Amino acid sequence: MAKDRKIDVVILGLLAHENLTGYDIKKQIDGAISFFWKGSFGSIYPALSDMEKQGLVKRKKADTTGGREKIIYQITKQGKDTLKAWLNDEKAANDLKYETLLKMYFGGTEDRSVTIRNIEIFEKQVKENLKILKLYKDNLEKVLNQEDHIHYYLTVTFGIETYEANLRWCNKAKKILKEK
Amino acid sequence: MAKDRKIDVVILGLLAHENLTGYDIKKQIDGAISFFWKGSFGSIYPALSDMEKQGLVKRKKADTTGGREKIIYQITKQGKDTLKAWLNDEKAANDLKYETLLKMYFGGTEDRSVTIRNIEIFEKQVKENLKILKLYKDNLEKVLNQEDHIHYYLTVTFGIETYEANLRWCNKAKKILKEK
DNA sequence: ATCAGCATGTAAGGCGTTACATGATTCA
DNA sequence: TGAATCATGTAACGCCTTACATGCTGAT
Repeated sequence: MAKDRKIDVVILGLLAHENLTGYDIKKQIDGAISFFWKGSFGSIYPALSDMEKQGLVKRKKADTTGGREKIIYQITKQGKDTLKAWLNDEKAANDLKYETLLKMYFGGTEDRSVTIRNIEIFEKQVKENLKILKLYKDNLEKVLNQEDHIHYYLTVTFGIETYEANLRWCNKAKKILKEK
Repeated sequence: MAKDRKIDVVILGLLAHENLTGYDIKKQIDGAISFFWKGSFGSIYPALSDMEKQGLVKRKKADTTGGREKIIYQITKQGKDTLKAWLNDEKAANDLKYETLLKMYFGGTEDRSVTIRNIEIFEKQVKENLKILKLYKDNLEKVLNQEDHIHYYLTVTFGIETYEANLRWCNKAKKILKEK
């Protein structure tokens, strides 16, 4: 696995659950995962190639019936070991990059209405995300009997609790800025 | 300003408050800002060079008294306009990249103790960050008379509320994983 | 004397995005 | 017929980090 390329473990994690094509992987990443990790075709396909060379994944079958090639990938024993090692590694980079907070921090040079407007834009984004996450949560609650689903559920509740805290902050911040 | 290089507005934002050297800028970024944005010397110095060519910042004085050169930068009128335009721009990329959540999501293949351990590692990180942010908060509360400080204060409270929500989630998640 | 901190900068290289190229299938 | 979706891949390019190079100052 490439030294710092985390897309590899995302792919491995997904393939540990089921066999997938590169296209499928992209769709999954664009689902619940997108709230805390992103990935584009331009990173997924090259990663799959590399990982195949390294023996972490293999082509299950090139399904060519009826047209465009379709490569279904499967995780190998070595791939499972790599995933296991990563899950057991204490290091975990948790990075927040919030341009809204940057605008908050540097907002003192502008009129307060500008900062309030930026909070409102953020609030709208958060509310939309929250709505989607709550749908995921509702669906997952029905299938908590599977071990995988409990883990998905916990991830989703993390997002919900965080976003709800963000909304509470939005209200407080707007109030402070409108006072005084 | 470079199309997608946000370090430029960070520098501009800091210089709008006071004149600084590249070294000072790095120190400031490593302070309260580091919770939601990062920056290294390898990005700061080249950015300062570019921005000087573009007329966004200028050298106030090359202070060479007593040894090593020391370049103090000052924001220009054009730099202030650029900062203003960015603050008034609706677009704001808010990205979360939490490896801990990735490990949570894909933890279903391992024993639950592994996931619990990962939550505990995360919890420790969050508690440390929270401690630092609370110190910032206490100091800022004494100087809320300045407009800039109100903005710093709001940024810091965002971090505190978010981290506190994270801690509550840690407890719930551990409980769920230890049950059943 | 030596080490930490101050101070600026470059070089190599990795990671990732966007845009492009290609083409089939399905549905309106 | 044309648009959307399925499906794989490459190319260009930008951003950023890490490591390195250099050298002064002040404290122990």
